[in-house]
Amino acid sequence: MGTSGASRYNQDEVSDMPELPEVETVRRTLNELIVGKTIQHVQVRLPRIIQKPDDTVLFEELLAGRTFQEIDRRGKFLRMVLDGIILVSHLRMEGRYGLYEQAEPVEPHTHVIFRFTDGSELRYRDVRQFGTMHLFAPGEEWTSPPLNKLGLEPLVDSFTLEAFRAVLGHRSSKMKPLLLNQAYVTGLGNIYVDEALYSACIHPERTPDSLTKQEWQTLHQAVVSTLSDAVRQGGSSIKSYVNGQGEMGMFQQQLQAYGRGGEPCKRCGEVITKTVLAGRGTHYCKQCQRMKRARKRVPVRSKQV
DNA sequence: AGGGCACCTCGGGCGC
DNA sequence: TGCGCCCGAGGTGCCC
Repeated sequence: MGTSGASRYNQDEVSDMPELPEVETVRRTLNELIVGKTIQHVQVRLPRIIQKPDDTVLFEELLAGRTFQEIDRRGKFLRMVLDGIILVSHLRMEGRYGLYEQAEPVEPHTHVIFRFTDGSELRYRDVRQFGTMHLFAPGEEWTSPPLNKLGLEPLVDSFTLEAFRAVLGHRSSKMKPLLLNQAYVTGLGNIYVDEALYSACIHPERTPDSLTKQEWQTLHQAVVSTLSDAVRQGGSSIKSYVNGQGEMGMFQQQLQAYGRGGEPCKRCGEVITKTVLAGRGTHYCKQCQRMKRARKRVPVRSKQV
């Protein structure tokens, strides 16, 4: 990977493969870049990005004249607080924000432009067009989709081992799809689920009833430490992730499992397995992350491997 | 309930 | 060697 993949990027451009750490990095950057700026005019160039209100002209009108006060985050969603209105934004796969001068040429895949009264512009670009924006009256955002469906926020004090087990422990799915489900724990995506399971030495196809108390504790800690380490490093950079200061996210250099299929496990040297699980590329070490059946009672004969 | 697909585009890899 | 096609990448919503 290294620098070879980062073909071309704006110095003030934010995001790539956004999971919680990347969104958190974007949040911090936007807090520095746009808080205090007043919107003069909004231009929606791709209506499908705007999920609420239905009328994109109304979206533009509702934001004109407002000032960004604070950028917050819930899971992978940015919650942008303006005076009298809330903008909820999800970057999905490749959404990114960048601050530009009005005179700068509009780059391809620019779908929403927020022009400020000081002549600068916040531009939303999204090659895949998967990202979403919702507008809410203050307070309404918490009781409406998409924020009202989100589960535990993993990097806050209330994300305890007990809360983690309470929300997942009784379920029958495999651990990977459970951890990807934003209704239970929010913020983990494909990269950090693989990393957390690797860190905790838990096979992605294990089910909750097979985890020991010790494994729950290890996994809980792995989720927290994997995400917080990545936040500390400014997120991962699979392609060209750049934060507002123009620095590459550095966490990708620390990925132990994701994207390492066929390469040796850094713990034991076994070749990292790459499979598809729940429709997602899944990376694990079959030596460190053994499949175990549910704890019932182990038949005497099954000494097995 | 859980799996599979649609959404969307680009780039890489492979075949001719 | 070059061009063109196909598929994989993944967060989420929806359908079966």
